[in-house]
Amino acid sequence: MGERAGGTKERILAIAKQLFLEKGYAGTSIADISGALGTTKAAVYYHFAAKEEILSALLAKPLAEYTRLAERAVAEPLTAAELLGELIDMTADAESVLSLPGNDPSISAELKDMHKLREKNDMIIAGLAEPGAKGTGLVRAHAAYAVAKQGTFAVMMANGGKLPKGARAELLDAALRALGG
Amino acid sequence: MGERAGGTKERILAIAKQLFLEKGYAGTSIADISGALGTTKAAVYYHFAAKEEILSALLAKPLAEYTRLAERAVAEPLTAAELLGELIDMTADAESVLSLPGNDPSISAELKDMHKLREKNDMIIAGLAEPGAKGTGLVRAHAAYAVAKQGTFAVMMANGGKLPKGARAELLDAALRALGG
DNA sequence: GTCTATAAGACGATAGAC
DNA sequence: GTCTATCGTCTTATAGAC
Repeated sequence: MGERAGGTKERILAIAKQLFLEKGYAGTSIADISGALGTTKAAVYYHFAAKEEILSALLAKPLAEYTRLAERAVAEPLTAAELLGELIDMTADAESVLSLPGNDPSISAELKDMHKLREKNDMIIAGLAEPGAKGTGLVRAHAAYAVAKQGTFAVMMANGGKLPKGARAELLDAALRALGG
Repeated sequence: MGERAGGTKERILAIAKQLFLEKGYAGTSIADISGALGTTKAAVYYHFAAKEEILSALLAKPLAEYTRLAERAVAEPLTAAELLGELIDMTADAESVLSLPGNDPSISAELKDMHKLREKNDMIIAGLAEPGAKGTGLVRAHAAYAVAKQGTFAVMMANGGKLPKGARAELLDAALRALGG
C-alpha cells in the first residue's frame, strides 16, 4: 500500500510524457528523465533500449485508437457528432497523449511514416465534411476538428489538466456549430 | 537582378523558420541551418551570436503584434469578429511565425517569461468571452480561438502553405459560430 | 563575410561491477 | 535492477586565417 505506485518502467513513461509535453521530445534528454526519476541514465536504458522506444511506447495505444477511428470514419457512416465526440474523448484521456504528435514538430519528424498520421488526419477530415465537399468546403471540417482537438487541449490546460464538468458537451456543441452553418 | 534575393542574414532567418516548423527548434541544429544555407556553421555565427538569437529575431515582430492585440482586447471593446479576424490574419501571414510558439514545446520552454505569452493568451480568451463569463463559459472562447489559430494553420498546411480564396471568410464564420450559439 | 580548426560540453548509448 | 565509468558523436560556440 504505502508504495510509490507501479514499476519503474511505468514511472519512466509517466515522467517522459510530462517532460515531452513541457519541453518537447528533442528538447528532453535521457538525463532529464533519469534526473526526475531519481536515478541514472543507465537505469533508464535498462528498461528501454533507446530514447525513441520511450516515445513509441507512449504513442502506441493512442495512435492505434486514432487509426481505428480514422478507418471507421471512412468505412461506416459515422455521424459528425460521433466522430467529434470520440476526438474530444481521446484528447481528454489523461492516459493518452494524442496531443503530442500534433504539438511537437520534433515528434512528427521522428516517426513520419511510422503510422502515416497525416493520412489518418485526412481521413477524419473527409469523414467530417459533407460527401463530395472540396476546396473551401473542407474548411469547416478543419474548423470543427480544431475545436475538438486544440480547443479541448486548451480548455484542459486552463483547468489544471482536466476537463471541467459540462465542458465536453460545450466543446462538442461548439465543434458542431463550427461544422454546420 | 540575377541575385539570390537579400542578405545572408535574411536567408538564415527564412531557412531557420522553415526548419523550426519542420523539425522544431530543439530538433534543428546550427549545422542543419548552415547546410541548407550552403555555408559553414561559423558563417551563421557571424550573423547571430547564438542560436537563441535566431529564434528571437524570428519571433520579435509576431510576438509584438500579438501583444498589441491582447492589449487592445482588454482596453478597447473589440468585437469578437475583429479579434478573430486579426488572429486569422496573423496566423496566415507568411512573414509571421505566430504558430511557432504554440506548436513547439521546445520554444515555449525557451522563452517562457520572455514575452509572457500565456498571459496574452488569457487576455485574448477573456476578450472573446462574454463579460463575466467564467468556468465552462470560457469554453466557447477557447473553441473560437482554436478555429482561428489551429484551424487556419491546418487549412494552410492542407493547401501548400497558403490560404485559399474564401477560406478566411469561412474560418471567421466558423469561429463566430463556435463562439456564439 | 566566410573559411578551417578546435574547444568544451551535452547527448545517446554501452560495458561491466554489484 | 541499478550503479560507475566510459565511448563516440553531435552540439553550441569561439579563435584566428584569408
